[in-house]
Amino acid sequence: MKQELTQLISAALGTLQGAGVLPADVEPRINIERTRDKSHGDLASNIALTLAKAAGMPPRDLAARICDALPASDLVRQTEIAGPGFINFFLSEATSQAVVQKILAQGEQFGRSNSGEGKRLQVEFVSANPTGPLHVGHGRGAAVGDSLCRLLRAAGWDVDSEFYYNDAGAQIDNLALSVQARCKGMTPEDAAWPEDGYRGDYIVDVAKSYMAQETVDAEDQHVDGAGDADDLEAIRRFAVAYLRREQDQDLKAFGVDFDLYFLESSLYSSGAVEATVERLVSQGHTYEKDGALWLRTTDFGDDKDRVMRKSDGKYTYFLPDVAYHKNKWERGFGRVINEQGADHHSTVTRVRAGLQALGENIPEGWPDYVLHQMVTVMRDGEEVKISKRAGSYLTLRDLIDEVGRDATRYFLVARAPTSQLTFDIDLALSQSNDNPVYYIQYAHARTCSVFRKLAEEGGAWNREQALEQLGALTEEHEKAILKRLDQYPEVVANAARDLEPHTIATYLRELAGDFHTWYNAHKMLVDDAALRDARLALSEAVRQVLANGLDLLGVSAPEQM
RNA sequence: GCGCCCAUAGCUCAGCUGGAUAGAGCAACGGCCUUCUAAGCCGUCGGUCCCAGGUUCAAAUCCUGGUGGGCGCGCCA
Repeated sequence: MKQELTQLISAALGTLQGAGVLPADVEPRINIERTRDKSHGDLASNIALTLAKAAGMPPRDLAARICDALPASDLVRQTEIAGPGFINFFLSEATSQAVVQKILAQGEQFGRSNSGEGKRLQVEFVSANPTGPLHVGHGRGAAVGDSLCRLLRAAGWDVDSEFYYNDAGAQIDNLALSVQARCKGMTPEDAAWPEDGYRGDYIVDVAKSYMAQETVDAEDQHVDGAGDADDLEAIRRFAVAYLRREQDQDLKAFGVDFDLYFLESSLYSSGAVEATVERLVSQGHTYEKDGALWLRTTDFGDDKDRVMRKSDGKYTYFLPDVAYHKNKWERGFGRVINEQGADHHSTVTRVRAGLQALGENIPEGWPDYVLHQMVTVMRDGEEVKISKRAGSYLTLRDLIDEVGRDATRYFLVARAPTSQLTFDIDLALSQSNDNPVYYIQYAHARTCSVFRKLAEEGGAWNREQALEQLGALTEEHEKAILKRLDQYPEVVANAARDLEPHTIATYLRELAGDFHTWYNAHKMLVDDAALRDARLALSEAVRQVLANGLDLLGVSAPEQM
């Protein structure tokens, strides 16, 4: 629609340039936007405002000249010059109503596009250490990351989702020591308790399971508990598998899965870490100091250099990170999006710097990042501290059990990632029926219930026939819905372009509101067959778009509530 | 001290590449179920868009400088 109007305006401007009203050398950027107020028509352009200076005439006068020069079109019913010089376009009824036909014809495909052109793209998200259960912050990452995947697929990208498992390194050593301490009956109060050990109760569960020689079946790991408190290596393998299994179960309950779980340990066993070190050394960006091996990341915009290999010979997390992203690049992902908590934002510069230091022509801004701000959890009016090493712990699983999967996902994805989020458990619980997700789902269920009612009454509805009757949709509420529906593909495209899934949530809230208003004001199953058919067609179109949008958020669209 | 993010109604937050009287939910108050699900609808109340400059025909939106908050600045991840 915008395209067609752009062409009309472009033609008009051409005419005016030919007539000498506009200088021939201006290259106008035609901007068309949807109006907020229906008295301003359906679409509006500010073109006269932007060109007034070049034309040397007042904006409203120029707007009039443009309107006069617009080619005739049956898309537009009326144009108006308003305010300081906007040109408002009122679309013809048939043009507005055509969206219903389009939605019913395209079904689940409505709103999808091919701007990604089938190119490969990877989204990495959650990537929690297997050192404890997933908490609310991981939940936000999971909700946003999974929605990004769905959104980018809808925009025509060939998306792979990936979870990076840090199953190597110091944190895992710490985990193994903590579990071992529990196996030996120690508590965090004991003097011999490992420094910075994980104190959470779940460590006790792991230890008990290990000592009882239970078997853990995780994604691709099958580990038997050895029951030997002195075998640290066996404890390590068992604990990692155990916690991985827990996380997998939580994510499954959350409706999130991954195409690939990438193990950090595999970078060591495959030799990728060593190869990366050698490459960096040979590129001349490294030096030794204080017994450690450093990478001169300051050459690539970092504010200080980084240690790659510690004086004890072990690598920091930084090096596997570089090796991992090198691996991603080699797998052919021209575009990679890392969804992470903002507390890790310092890795952005570092990883990119490391990749530049490889000298392998990886683009400077690669990979992309979406950083979500912190989630604060409130319970009984007080902040719940989330720390794996402390005792109190609110897991993602707790949240799913308490407020439900759909509500949790919606709540965590409905806000801009850049915005800090307060998750008030009492509110989520006590007012769960006021959660916006139910408002949207209820609208979907209502569209379905109308058709159920129709069937109960022995009525029938023929789609093709109904589409002939769209001219009957003349109520203001119906026009508002038509306009909203028409907006959907653009909302999806913009959300994918800007990596902002929350805008889908906002849109769905508005569409659901339009529908509820209409539903309350007018009966659909009226005696007038033409009107009834038309309203049912509109209702079905709303249902389809709600379902499509909810799917992008990973939230279910129930037919009944 | 340096870097990243944020500041909009009492609370939680939207506000698309700058656009025409700044929006929603919750909270408060008043209405609407013999009619397709009242998890709904309609109405009222409620805002110096943190402050000060600047750019522009036009700034909540862009720029600069402040103020306030979150996060980060490890041979942790």
